[in-house]
Amino acid sequence: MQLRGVVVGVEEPKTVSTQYGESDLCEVTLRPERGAGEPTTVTLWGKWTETADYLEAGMELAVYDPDERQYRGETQYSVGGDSAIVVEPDFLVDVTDVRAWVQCPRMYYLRKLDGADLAYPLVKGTVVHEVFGDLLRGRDVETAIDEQIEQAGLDIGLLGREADEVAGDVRDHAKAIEGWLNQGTLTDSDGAATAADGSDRDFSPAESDWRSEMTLISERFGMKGRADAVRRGTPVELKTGKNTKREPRFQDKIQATAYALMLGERAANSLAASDVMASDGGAQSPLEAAPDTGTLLYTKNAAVDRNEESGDLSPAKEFSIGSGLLQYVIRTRNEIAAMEYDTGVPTGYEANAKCEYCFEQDTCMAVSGRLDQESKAGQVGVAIPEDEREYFERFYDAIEAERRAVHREYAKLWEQTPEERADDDRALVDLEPAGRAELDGGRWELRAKGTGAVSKIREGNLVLASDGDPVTGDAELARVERIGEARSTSENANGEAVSGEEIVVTADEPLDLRRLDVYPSELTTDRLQNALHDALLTQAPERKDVLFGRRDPEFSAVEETFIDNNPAQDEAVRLAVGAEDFALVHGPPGTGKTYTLARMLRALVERGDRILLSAFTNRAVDNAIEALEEQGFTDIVRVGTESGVREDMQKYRLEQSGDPGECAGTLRNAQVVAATTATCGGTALQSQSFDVAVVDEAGQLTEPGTLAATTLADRFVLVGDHQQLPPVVQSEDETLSRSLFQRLIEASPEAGVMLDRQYRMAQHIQAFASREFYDGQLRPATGEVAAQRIDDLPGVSLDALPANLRDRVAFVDPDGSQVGNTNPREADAVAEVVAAYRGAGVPADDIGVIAPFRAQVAELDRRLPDVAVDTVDRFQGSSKEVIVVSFVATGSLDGPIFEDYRRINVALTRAKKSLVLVGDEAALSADDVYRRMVEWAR
DNA sequence: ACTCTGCGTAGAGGA
Repeated sequence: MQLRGVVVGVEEPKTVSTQYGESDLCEVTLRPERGAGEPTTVTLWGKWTETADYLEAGMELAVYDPDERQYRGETQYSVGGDSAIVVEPDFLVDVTDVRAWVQCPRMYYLRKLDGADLAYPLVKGTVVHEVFGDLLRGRDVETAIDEQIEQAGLDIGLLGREADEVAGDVRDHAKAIEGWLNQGTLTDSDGAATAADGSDRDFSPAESDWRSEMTLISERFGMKGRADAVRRGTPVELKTGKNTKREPRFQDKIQATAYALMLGERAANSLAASDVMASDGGAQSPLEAAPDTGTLLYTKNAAVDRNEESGDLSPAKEFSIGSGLLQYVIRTRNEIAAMEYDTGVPTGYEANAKCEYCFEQDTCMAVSGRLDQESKAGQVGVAIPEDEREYFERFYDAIEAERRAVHREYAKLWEQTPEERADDDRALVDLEPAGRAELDGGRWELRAKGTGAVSKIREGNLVLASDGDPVTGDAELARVERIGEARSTSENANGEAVSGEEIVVTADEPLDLRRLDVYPSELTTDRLQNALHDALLTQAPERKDVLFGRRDPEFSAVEETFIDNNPAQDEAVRLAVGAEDFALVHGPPGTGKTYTLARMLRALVERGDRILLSAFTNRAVDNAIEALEEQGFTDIVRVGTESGVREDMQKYRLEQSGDPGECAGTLRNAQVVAATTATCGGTALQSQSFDVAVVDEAGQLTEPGTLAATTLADRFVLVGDHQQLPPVVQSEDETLSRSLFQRLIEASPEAGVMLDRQYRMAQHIQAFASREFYDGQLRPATGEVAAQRIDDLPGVSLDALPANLRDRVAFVDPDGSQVGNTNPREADAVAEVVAAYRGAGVPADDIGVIAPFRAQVAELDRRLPDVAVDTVDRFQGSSKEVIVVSFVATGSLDGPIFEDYRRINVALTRAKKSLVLVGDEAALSADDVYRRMVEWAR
């Protein structure tokens, strides 16, 4: 039984006498979510009354298993015993955040601001955890240690440590783990075979039901996290610190209890799903189904000197998990969710933390000093200016709003009804398992046959792979290796030929692949908070002056000529080279922006500068490297994941595993380091500093995203075009959707230069964009560029084209009709246009098809398997000789996708020689800009 | 109402 609704009122808690003695109660009024109308009263008893301290009208509340009672014809609910309430259940709290909060609420806040530090205990702890996982998988301890240290090579090297030294440290911990595991095996009653033959053989995980690194996501409690290990349904947490007390640390117990709570939910769900339990009639609540013990394994205990330490030195400490502890975890989780509801800032007074013993005391005081926040530890230092504080708060709130949007994505994981699935493009469901294979290194390749449904899941994405139910079933994080047409030779596990869409993923554990879900990650939001913190709280005031308009950016004169035949490009390089603070290069489509960037980078390198080259996407970073390569410069280190970096750029990629000294040395000695802005916010690059940061496609970046790169350098150059697509963000307001590039170019036009000659489009094709978006300033670089025509291509004959497609720009109205986000008839017409160009001798490779919606892209893709078909957004950055645009909309132009005119600019400026617009004239004419576009094209 | 890329996923410890 569960209730869910919005809080409309919270009464003052009071104490009443009951048959059991004095008791606290608090009444909460809820407006039920689904229509039911009449508000419901819920009475909270005992400790649940604490909720009244932070519960507010407007918050969403879920009530599980309340006691029901009829009173004067009205149903009343009360919460106590095994019932529970969850505040803002859509907000998913991390288990480690619950852990931090019970230490001190301020620690929870500080973790969000400044999370990318590199520290030896953390790196060592990570290695020990990985070794623990390997031991559970039955691997040899020495092999595991060597391999995991190699994996952490870069981090270890950046910390200035040697592999041998770390191996020594890790070995002590590993032995403790091994000893404990073996002891467990020998004493287990069901490990009789081991005990009976009396042999002292090593731990074998197959003999007991262990599971390592279990990802848990709880819909019911609004929590997520990953347990180190689960042994017979009970949580086991590994801690590489020391604890000589008899009891585990409180926050460690809380962490393990949070996993226990989510394991209880899973157990209750699977019991409810099984027929056995249903016939018994008595379903168990998650609190009842939760394991009643947890284990903390303090591995450092085994390594301490027994002569110097007193106390309990056994590494493993068991504790019992009762309903009180489980409910405490829920209440703590609720406090966090409630604070996030109105993006408050914790002061530390909420808890009984003793600041003088806190490791974060200095950071805590510094942050509260810089931001003039109230905190229990007090303030130190001088506050940043008020306008910076306002900026900080505005962006902090905007980033947290993005985080909530990520959380809403999780809700899709538990949508199970067919109707919900039907319009859910975040999942691929009803897959048919088609085999599995173990790969080197213990990972698995899983295959399935897809239904061909449209989804946002793409190759290279991180997804949740499951047996059909990502929340309660068997689920593993996986990487999508392939989604596409099966090769005719492929077979499934039974040797049967597989036809249709073939799906291949890799994961740590095998499972029957029946469903893939997008795995929402908060990583970007974490990195943005980090960048915001570093830029505002740790940068020197002088560096921030130009960002906050307290000073104009300065330039020193540069006389040198860098580019002979293009004054604007040459000016851009001189501006960048002479910039004391920053320079802005505005590069409309086809203006040689990337070429200029590469030339600029070389000029800076020649002056001895160390450079960070960055952009939002891997594609943009690799394109920039390609331009450098074309100019003969290859002294580059590319930092990024293997799956993110383009195949031909892998040779520049920094190997993060290997000898620590070598890994760190390669990065430290690199003159040019290239990485996405997200990677710039990570630990590896946080350890580096640069003279200049050069950021490409800066119009696509949020302000904090840009700052992630620029804060690492003394000066910066932003290259981009704010008339093309802005950053993709969930929130509607301008805070994040406006780029720093745009703000600065408007505030300091003198610091920018616009590249005005384009080398891509024929005169007629560029005319509309030039007029609408670039004040008529954009023009063809040469007469040849202006006059190019489709029959310039070898073997192409203009006469072979239908009359209406012979002009450089054409408009076709196929009289189709929009169905959802597709227009099948329009797709047919697009296919006919493409066929006409093919028939006239244009190679398929020279043709691109663009549509605003992904659904229409799929529709077109089916008809045009040989041609590049994609969304406007994904086509940005590339071009084709012939571009056909499908507008889809009929009747009217309603929809957010059509509101941003910059999307038209991108779509129309991809074409070099021929551009064909296919759409409904009536719909397009309803809007002034689109109407002018049709008039121009016709 | 749409568009969608990132990131070793989250958590790793100090006393």
